Amino acid sequence: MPHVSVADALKGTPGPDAEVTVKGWVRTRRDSKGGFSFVAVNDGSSFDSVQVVAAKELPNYAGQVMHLTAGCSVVCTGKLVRSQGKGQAFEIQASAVEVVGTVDDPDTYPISPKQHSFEYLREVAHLRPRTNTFGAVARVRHTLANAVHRFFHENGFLWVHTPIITTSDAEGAGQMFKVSTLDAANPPRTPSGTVDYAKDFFGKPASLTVSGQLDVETYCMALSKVYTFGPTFRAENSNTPRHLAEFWMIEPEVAFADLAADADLAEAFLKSIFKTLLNERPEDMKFFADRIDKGCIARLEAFVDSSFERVTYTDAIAILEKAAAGGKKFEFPVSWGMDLQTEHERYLTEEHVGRPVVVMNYPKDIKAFYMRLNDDEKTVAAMDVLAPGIGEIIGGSQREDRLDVLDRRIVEMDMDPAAYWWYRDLRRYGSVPHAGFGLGFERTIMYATGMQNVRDVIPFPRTPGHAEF
RNA sequence: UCCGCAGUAGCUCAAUGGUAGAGCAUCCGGCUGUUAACCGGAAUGUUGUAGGUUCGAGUCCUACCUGCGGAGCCA
Repeated sequence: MPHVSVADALKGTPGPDAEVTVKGWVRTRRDSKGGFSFVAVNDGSSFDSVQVVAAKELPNYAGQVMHLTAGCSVVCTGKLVRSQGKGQAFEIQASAVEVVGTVDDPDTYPISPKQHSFEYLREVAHLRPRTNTFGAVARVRHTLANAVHRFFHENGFLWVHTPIITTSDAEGAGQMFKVSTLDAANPPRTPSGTVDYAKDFFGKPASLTVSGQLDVETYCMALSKVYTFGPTFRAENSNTPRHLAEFWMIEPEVAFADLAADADLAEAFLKSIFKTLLNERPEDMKFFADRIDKGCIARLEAFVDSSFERVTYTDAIAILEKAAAGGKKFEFPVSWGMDLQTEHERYLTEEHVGRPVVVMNYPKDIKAFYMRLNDDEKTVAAMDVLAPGIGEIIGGSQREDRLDVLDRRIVEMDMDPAAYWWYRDLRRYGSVPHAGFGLGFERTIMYATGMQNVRDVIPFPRTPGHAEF
């Protein structure tokens, strides 16, 4: 019998009255003393489960089918027919229900068919993909990841696998996790008593990457349009619904591009992946709209349809100052030179513009060393994309391509030029203007689904004190 | 890391300082082409941990642990 996915069975793809086999896990069982049971079987291929009608004539009906509980794994074979009941177009009239795996102790099976709190489900993260919400999150996460690759592929970008382990100095992006094979209790020492990293695996201190940007710039300076999409690590003691110690980041980099082109790319990119999501996961998105965040579909549709406003940082400050003068209350006072707080970002995108806005040309003192210094010598060619409902969703910049200016900035920021010798080489050998941006993948999923906690949009969240599973 | 709130049955939650309960899940029975079905019954507890106050503590106090929210850091 051909094995079909639950998704295909529900759509009736194999055709009416086809003999099919579905394989999956029981969600619920409802009995009829008319002599049959309804078994909802889900295999993750779709949000909905398929209804398997199992009659008492089955040899294992009383012995096994009647004892099926949530979580049991089954292989069900039978005829795919139009359903007599409401709620599904097709169902399976079973000729055989093979119980592959039973549930050890149904009394304590952690995933009962009733609603659970997300906090509780994090404690059983190995079983939570069996719930409606986490199945939907997994499918949306996959679809968005796939849409990211498709967008870049179709636009001539190459996916570059930048290293996870790095010996580069931190570029100011945060605390790094150390990677070492030294005996922590008794490390080799130099004569002066410090740990002798020359004897470590890599011969020098190594860490997990906080960003692939510097590495991907090297490939950009040869292959023109490139991107990274992989895990990144921050050893910050952040305990918020928006931070993870291990998260996935998307970082494109384009040669012969300036800040305006970078903003255009960010706009086209976000619209593309959200459009793909709306097109390809309507059932899951309907679930999020029904149960998680009522406005999530309308928000994405508006996002896809609206053009992004562009405004300079200096103009943004003027707008905020005017708003404050007009009676708008901000917790943090507005002045040129400060970094925009969440409340400011939200005012700009939600109240002032009412759609996504790109803020460009920030003061150099609040941005990273590699961002291109503008002619005014006060600002750098940096941009943030702000979106209604979330604030900053993308941060990017045109990179400093002039060696002398880059060196000046490195020294200004009290960093060691020698440590960036290969990054500087890019400016010595055929340097070109180039630009890129970074996007936190989990935050993108949160924005799309309305899920409120970043720990619930990644399969196994890593946060301070937590690396279970 | 700082501030605040919370921790009671497998899950979600009740319980004036005075006998620890309900719904769901589970098990048994009934009923029905059922739809997170419905009806009846049963079983289910070191009230986060350790101290303290009290005749008596789930309830009040202290410390710790854990979770959540906010802030900072940021993606």
